[in-house]
Amino acid sequence: MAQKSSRRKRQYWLFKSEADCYSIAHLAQETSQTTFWDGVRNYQARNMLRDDVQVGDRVFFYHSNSKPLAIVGTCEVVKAGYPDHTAFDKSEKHYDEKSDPENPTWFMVDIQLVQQFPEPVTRDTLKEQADLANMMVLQKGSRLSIQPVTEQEWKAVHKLAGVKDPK
DNA sequence: GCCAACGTTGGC
DNA sequence: GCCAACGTTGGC
Repeated sequence: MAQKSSRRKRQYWLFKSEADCYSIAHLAQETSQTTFWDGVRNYQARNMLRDDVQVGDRVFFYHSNSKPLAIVGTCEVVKAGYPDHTAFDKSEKHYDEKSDPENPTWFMVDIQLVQQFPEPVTRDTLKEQADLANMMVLQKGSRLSIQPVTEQEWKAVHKLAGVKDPK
């Protein structure tokens, strides 16, 4: 029986972003190709950012509400949940007057670009895959901006993207 | 631009 | 604690 608690297995996520607002191209231009994922104002998503998303986890970057709807690449989580300071800044779009810096309501993580897919894996393509029928982002009315992804889904999407060895 | 789905708010 | 009204998300 191993004494040392085994390291938590890497988990997979999908983060949505409106491409007009912040696309993977924006991320690619950041210093160190790293950004903080701010502005999430939904409790379910907040809970995942605060409690579940860990350093080393992998993330699908999904473009929502823009064309083409697609998974456009992947990222690595480089900093786990910490308070989203934009909630305290009146000049910010996602300012929340009810959020208290002493007891923050909203959280964010930092992610770093791993790779942009050569071609986006479009929503239409995803929908054609029988083995992805249960993928959360494809469900009707799926509004969560932070979603868990299974390892099978992670691999299947890489295959569709023409990436042989997911990083 | 439309509208269904969903989360939040607030009156009771 | 219920639930109608409202605002937002996001695919189509």
